[in-house]
Amino acid sequence: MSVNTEIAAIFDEMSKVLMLIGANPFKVNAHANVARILKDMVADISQLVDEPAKITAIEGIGKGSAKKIIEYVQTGSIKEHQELLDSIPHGLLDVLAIQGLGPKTVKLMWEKAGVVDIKTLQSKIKTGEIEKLPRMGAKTIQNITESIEFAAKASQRIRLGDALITAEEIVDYLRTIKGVKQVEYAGSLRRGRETIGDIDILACGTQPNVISQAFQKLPGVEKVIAAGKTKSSIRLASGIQVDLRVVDKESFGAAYLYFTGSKQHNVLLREIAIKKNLRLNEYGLYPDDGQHDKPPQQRGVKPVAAKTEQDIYKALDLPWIAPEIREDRGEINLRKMPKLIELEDIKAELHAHTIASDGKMTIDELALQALDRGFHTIAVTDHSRSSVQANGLTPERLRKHIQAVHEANERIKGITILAGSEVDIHADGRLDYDDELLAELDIVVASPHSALRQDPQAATKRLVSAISNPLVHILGHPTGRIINRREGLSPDINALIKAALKHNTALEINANYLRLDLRDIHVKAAVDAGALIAINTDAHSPDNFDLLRYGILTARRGWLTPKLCINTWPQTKLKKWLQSKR
DNA sequence: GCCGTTTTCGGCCCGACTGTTTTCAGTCG
Repeated sequence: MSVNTEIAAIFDEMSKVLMLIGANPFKVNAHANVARILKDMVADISQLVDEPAKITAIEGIGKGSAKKIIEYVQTGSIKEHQELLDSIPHGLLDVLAIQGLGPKTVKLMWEKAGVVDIKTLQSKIKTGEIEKLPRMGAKTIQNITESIEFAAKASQRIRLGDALITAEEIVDYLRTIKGVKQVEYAGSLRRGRETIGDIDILACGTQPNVISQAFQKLPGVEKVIAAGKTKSSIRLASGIQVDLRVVDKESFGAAYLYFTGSKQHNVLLREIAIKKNLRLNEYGLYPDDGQHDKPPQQRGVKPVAAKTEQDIYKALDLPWIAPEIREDRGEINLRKMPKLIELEDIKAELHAHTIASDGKMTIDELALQALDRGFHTIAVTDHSRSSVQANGLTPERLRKHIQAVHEANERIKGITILAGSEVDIHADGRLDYDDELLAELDIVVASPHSALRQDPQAATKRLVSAISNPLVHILGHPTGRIINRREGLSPDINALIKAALKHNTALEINANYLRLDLRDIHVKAAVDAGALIAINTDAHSPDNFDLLRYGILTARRGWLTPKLCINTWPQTKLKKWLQSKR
C-alpha cells in the first residue's frame, strides 16, 4: 500500500468517527475530501513534507490536514486519529457501514442500547432492546437484519465488466416496454470506473408507472428496496443493486447529468451555476428567483436549460464534458474538450496469445480475428519460459514459433502479423530471455507475473529496469493487480513514466476488466507527461477482443487522446517506432 | 476543516424515499 493510500484510509476513518460523534458535517466532509484527493494523487505525498506550502497548495487540503499528513510521514501515526478511534468502540464503524444505518441512528444505538459492533447489534435486536428506541418499528428492524445478512456475503464493489453487461441487458429489456421513449444507464458505470457500487438507470416514457413496475419485476430481482413514483431500487440475485429514475422528457438532460455524477463534479457545476445567479438540480438549470422554500420545478419556473446535457453545459459557459472525466480532476477548467480516444481509433492489437502458450487460438485464427476487427496489425506475444503455469515457451520453442508467425505473415494478406513475446520480468528486473533472442522478435511486451508482493522500492527498480531495456517496446500490465482479488505491485508510477519517456517505451493499459492496469489516474499522469500508451486486450480467445471497450473507458478516464496511443497509429508510423528499438 | 475579483468570517449542493410520525428525521446518492 502506498503512503497516499495509508493516509487516505486514516482520513476516511477520521471522517467516519467525526460523523458518529456528531461533529460539524462540513468538517466531516473536509476529511473525506482529503481522503479522496490522496487516493486520486499519483505523486507520493511523503515527498512533499519538507515543503508544507506545496501540500496546502493542493485544493481541499488546508493547514490542519497538512499538519496531520506531515505528522504521519514523520512518526507513522496521527495523534488525533488515535484519539478519535479511542473515543468510540471500534466495531461501531462496521455498524455504520450497514446500508440504511447512518450516524444518528448508530450513535443512538450505542448510547441508549449499548451496541458496540455488529454482533451486539444482532443480539440486542433479539433481546428487543433496539425496538424500544425511537423510530425503530418492525419494518426498520427487518431492513437492518437483511442489510447485515447482505453485507456479510457481498462487501465488494462490482467490476466494470460484470456491471456493464448487466446494465445493458436491463436497458435493452426496458426499451421494449410499451410507451418507453428513452432508457440509459448513468452513474459511475457511464463514467467507466473500474468498479461500481450500483447500477443507475434513467428512463422516460408516456407511462412512468408501467416502467417502474416492469423494472421491479425484472428477471433476477431478489428484493425491492424502494418503490416510489419516480425512483425505485432493486437488488438482483447477483448482489448488484439497481436504481431506476423515471423522469420527464423535458428534463432528461438534467437528470442524466445529475445521475452520471460524479458527486464532486455535480457540486462544482452547481457552484458555477450559483455564481451565475442560477440553480442546478436534477430537473434543470433554473434562474435563481430568490425563493428557496420550494424547488423551482414545483413552482412552475421555466428552466434555462434541461433537455440535454449539452444545453446545460453551454448555459454554464462550459464545453460538454465527457462522462469519463467528470471526476473533479481539473475538467471544470477546460475551455475546450480534448478529443478523447474512441474504440474506432484502435487499429492494432499488440498483446495476444495463441495455443503455443495458454491461448485458445492458432496464429491464423488470431490473425483472422484481428483482420475481422479492422486492424492493420496483430502481435503474437505468447508467454516466456518462466511462466510455466501458462505453458511459456523455451527459447527453442520460441524460435520455431517466430518462424511460424513469419510464415503466417507471408500467407495471410491484409494484416501484419508481428512475432513477439510477453516476456516475464524477474523480481530483480532481468528479463526471461537473453538480449540476443529478444532482438529476433518484432515486438517485446515485458510484464511482471511473479513476486507481485515485493515492496514498492524493489518494484520500481524492477520495472524501470525493464522499461529501460532498449529491446523492450511495451511494459505490460505494470502492477499485475487483479481487481478485488490481488493488489499487485505499488511502484512509483512517476518514476516509471520518467523512464518510459526517456527510453521511448509505451506503458500498457491492459483492457481486461479484471486488470485495467495502468489504472485511470496513472494514465492521466502519463498523458500529462506525454508518455506513450498502449491499449491491449491480452486476448487469449476470440471474444477477448471485446474487452477493448474497458481499456478505452480507462484510457478516456486518463484523458488519453489518439496521438499518444500507439495502437491508433498508421501502419508505417507503428512499424518505424517498433524498428527504432531494433 | 476549507476557502476567498462582493471574503479572514460565515458560508459550505439538492431532492426522493422510507418509516415513522401526524409534519418530519434520517439516509442515500
